Amino acid sequence: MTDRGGYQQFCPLSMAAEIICTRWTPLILRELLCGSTRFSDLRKGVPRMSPTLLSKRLKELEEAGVIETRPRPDGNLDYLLTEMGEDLRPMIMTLGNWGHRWIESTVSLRNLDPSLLMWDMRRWLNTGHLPSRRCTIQFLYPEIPGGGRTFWLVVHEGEVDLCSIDPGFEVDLMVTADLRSMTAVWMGMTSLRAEIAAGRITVDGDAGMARAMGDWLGLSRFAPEPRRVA
Amino acid sequence: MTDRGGYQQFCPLSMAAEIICTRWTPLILRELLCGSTRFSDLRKGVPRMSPTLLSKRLKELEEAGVIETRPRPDGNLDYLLTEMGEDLRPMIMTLGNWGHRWIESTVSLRNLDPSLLMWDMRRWLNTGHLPSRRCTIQFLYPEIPGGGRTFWLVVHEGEVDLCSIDPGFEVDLMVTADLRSMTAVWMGMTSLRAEIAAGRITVDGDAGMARAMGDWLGLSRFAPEPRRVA
DNA sequence: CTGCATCCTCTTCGATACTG
DNA sequence: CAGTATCGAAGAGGATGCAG
Repeated sequence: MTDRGGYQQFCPLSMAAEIICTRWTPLILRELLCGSTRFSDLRKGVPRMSPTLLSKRLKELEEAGVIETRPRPDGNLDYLLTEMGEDLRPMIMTLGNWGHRWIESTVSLRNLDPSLLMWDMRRWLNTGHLPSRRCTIQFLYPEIPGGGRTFWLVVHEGEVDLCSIDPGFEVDLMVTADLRSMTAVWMGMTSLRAEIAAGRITVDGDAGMARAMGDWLGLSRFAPEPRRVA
Repeated sequence: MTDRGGYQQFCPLSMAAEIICTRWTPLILRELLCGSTRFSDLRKGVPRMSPTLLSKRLKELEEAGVIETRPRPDGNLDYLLTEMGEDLRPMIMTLGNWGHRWIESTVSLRNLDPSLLMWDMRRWLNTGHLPSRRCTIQFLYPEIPGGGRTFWLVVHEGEVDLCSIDPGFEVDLMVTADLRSMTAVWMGMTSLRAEIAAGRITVDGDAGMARAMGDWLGLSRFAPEPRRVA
């Protein structure tokens, strides 16, 4: 940050923007604030970012004091927010809530991505509203061609695993969904009930789990924000 | 934004970051939120940005619905925040306040710029604490070599003009300051009183105006935020 | 598998000059 | 004063390779 790259303004907004408002950085912060600490988990949240650039950004954030690294027992690194980094949560939420208020759903829903949706779903699943035994929920997006249309969420002792290849367990609940509808539900743009009624999402299997889907399916953290546009 | 440039995530944070977190954009928004509406005024707030890029960014913000343009009587354009754009104020303030809390003053104060400081000062001068007649305050930063070390703030009927060449009026008050000290005062990192006591800022001329300097000198909008670092 | 480094191509940015 | 055109330099993405 000698000359290029820096705005050369003493204003704190300028200094903050130099750290935070570079390409991909807000999304990396979102992942960290959502609890990801491993390089590979961070990558799942920003799948279109090259690992080289992710590595570079993490170093920059560490240099700025936003994160710190700690060796894990397995020999790899954990990337952890410092107090300075954790203090970015209100800013990230404010920006995301603004987006949710003002970005048209027709625009947001151009960027459908089942892996990303499932990864976020895994993160916020309310395991307390599922049976205490191990249970397996299969999601199928029939419109998606080839492999990659099927996902399994395996819940066991409060832990949730996302699989994109069949884990082999008996499936307790099978959700078949239009990807756009499932994403819209997740974003709070429509209701699960409405999409099921319209036949765009169907649920088969354990009746109790099916009935409680509105409870165990946590929505996006931005879904509660009231929208200002269609 | 077909493929490159976009994050391709439906998450509202991602959509918002595509619009807001591009190079220079937060600073342009700061200027707009502070009330600048003309191209030339916006440039004064981001003097190191090329006019080409400023023009491009303004078009992008208009396309996104954050600003709109309106023809002025003089034939040029006014750039005005829409409701969507005005709604970014909390986010920009949150980010700036974060910067003020966490960025070390030694880092911020590497980016001294007297023009920028004076431009911001002009913006927030409390004219109500100055005599109602026209008055002229001269600022001198002796350390700065060559021209560009002297500025005049001319206050007349509630309007403030910033001049970098002598407007020719009689000077009512003369402020001689170390640029770093004046900037630190402006940012709320130290007090005017302390810097005057230390001899790093001196004030000569109209005794009433000198005494009231703490009142008419509005500080940065971020100055009130309590700092977490030195 | 994790966490990069390297090489290459394409896009974006900055500096300067220029036009209505 | 309010922007636009041009061009070289830096940055970002993709593919590949590699050490632990």
